[in-house]
Amino acid sequence: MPANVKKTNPSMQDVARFAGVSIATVSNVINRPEKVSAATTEQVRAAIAELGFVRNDAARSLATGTTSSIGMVLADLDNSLFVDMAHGAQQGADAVGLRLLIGNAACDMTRQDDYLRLFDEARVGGVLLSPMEDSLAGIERMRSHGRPMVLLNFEQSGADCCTVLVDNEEAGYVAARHLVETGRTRIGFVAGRDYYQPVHARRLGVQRAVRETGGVELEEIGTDGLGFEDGLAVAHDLAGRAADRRPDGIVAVTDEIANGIAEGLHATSAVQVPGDIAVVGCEDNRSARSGPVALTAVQLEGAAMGQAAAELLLEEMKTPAGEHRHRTVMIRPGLVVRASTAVPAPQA
Amino acid sequence: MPANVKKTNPSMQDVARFAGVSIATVSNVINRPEKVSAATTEQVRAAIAELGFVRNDAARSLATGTTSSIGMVLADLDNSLFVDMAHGAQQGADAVGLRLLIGNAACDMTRQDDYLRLFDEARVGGVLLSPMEDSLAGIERMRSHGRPMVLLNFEQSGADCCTVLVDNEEAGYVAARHLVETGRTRIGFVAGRDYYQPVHARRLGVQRAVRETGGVELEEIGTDGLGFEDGLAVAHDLAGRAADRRPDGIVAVTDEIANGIAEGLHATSAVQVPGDIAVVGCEDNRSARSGPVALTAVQLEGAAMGQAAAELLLEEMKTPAGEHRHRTVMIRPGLVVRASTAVPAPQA
DNA sequence: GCCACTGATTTAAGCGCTTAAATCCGGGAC
DNA sequence: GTCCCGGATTTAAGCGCTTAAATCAGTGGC
Repeated sequence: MPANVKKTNPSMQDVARFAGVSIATVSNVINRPEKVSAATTEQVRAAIAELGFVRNDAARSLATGTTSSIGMVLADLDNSLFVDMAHGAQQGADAVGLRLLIGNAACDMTRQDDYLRLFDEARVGGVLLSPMEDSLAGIERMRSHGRPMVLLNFEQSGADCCTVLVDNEEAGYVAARHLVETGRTRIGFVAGRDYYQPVHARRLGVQRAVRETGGVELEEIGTDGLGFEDGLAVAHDLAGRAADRRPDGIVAVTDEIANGIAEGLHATSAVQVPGDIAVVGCEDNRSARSGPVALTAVQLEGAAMGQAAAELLLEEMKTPAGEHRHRTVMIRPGLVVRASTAVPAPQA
Repeated sequence: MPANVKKTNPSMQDVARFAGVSIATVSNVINRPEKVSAATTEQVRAAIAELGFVRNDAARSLATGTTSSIGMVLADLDNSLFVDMAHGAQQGADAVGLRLLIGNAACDMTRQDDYLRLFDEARVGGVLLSPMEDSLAGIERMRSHGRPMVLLNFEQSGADCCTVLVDNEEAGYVAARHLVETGRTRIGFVAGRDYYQPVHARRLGVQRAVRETGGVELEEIGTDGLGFEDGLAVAHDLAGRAADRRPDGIVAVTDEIANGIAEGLHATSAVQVPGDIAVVGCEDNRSARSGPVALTAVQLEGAAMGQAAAELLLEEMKTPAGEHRHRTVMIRPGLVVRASTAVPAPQA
């Protein structure tokens, strides 16, 4: 219908005029229909449809001082963990009729900051942030403006916010425990440097699992980084050892490392996964490079984190300022068992 | 500094009072600093910092009738193609200083509609939409409100919008061509039903490639659906045939099917991939189930699509209403060669 | 000393919506 | 016939910002 295209966005005023009522009545039809007689409602509805009226949200939120949306700034949408968080948050928001707006920082600190500022200026009801390293400045800015905010997956020291974390100590524990329970007795923990927070926690968890169990040894195998290449290097080392001098089960601190190890061992074909060595990863990241063997991994439960975060945020949003007590929620990781830790078949 | 938390969001009025100037001067300091003397600017800046003032975007956009953001509604963030599109769009938006807000429909039509409505009410500058089947109603609503909009990856018949599509005919052609060039002579095209738009186009492309080449046969192998299971079924069929009665190269219309075929053949181990049969997928979807062999696949170039879409949108946004001519941009797919189409080694 | 002129600042009129308070109007109740 | 009442509708006062137009100094020219 290109013939009767509306030139300009009609306002409530236009609708009111068209329907022969006052602007307040139009507003009432939209917001409190029970206050308006049936006949009038009908007329106004017709006018709205006829004119193609769309309520101007800027004016609305200016007048009411509220918004119906919350913002979420994600560190990296390429990483499926964050996509899962978005899902969870969306679910949480949906439940109370809030709309979730997503900004993807794409690992760019400037962009993270831009989005925070945008949401701040847009006066969203609150913000969910999966911060990148050292986001304190941006966080404090939001806080000082009194905007509710929840941090996801990162413990920003000094930040005065509710936080949702995955229990990384538990993640390490679960991974190691799984190996022990499937009969492995020489556990290897492959870990990058400790100064990346979660690595440290996972190490602790693995140690605890080993300590709790009799007759199991633990070897810690260091790497330079946390990537696929580092896993390959470890595989190379392992393949060169005598059979009785290498672990029979490995907890890799990331999926990338785990895949690197599996790939490296697969290539030499001297050592079988899971026959000779079982491998567990620690992130269950869909986007992790897919290896030659389906990887058993600890699930970081992104959706659960997102949902918990949304709930914390809503809680803070509806608590009168000043009365809110920040909380930290720990999400317990799960375990997804796949081929890389299958119990060796008898005849193998 | 919990001691001097600001109770309420300070307004420009507050800043003006604090700095001892008029509200217009504050506005000028923010928007046209060149109009204000250095000394005044300094005072106002100080007041802004001291009070923690944040410009209220609702008021601003109400007063100016403009926004600095565009919206993007994605069918499914779990699918990496859409994530790529988001990246591309973001890049396009960044280039002109617009902010990109993302809504994830998560395959839910209602949610897609909610987001469209939200963006409409928020008066965003324009909307990018990767529509789900039959989104005509929502699209028309936006269009009739005069909101610029670009469709991605789906040709909605009857929609009066710019559109960015991947050239699916070309995708089929590229895939088949690759097989032929690596020496395969009996091509199989594994395809679900034709009524899913891209399937049809890809079929045409494969046919063209075969037609263009002498000495190559084409066999079309139908499936019920487009998933992993369907691929498994095809593998089963193939494995049961005599060696000279089966294709030596397969174009699967989706990655899922391709992975199913590879997995199924791998399991029987009677037929080798790529030794006996090379397999090409058609989406290069990172989230596709990872198979036993790294899959050669046609790249749908999500990022390029996103960027092209953003550019079309910006073009429409700055063209005076009525003068805009809609365009459709076809993105040419690329090819990512991996193990599943490696040329058989001589000794194998 | 008066004036036109320039640059800095202020005034004031909205932008489109919400909402408390005021107004209207048609029935009973008396 | 007069009052009062309650539901329906309208009036009017903002919400916080932008911006064109008006005001207000100083300056230098004469």
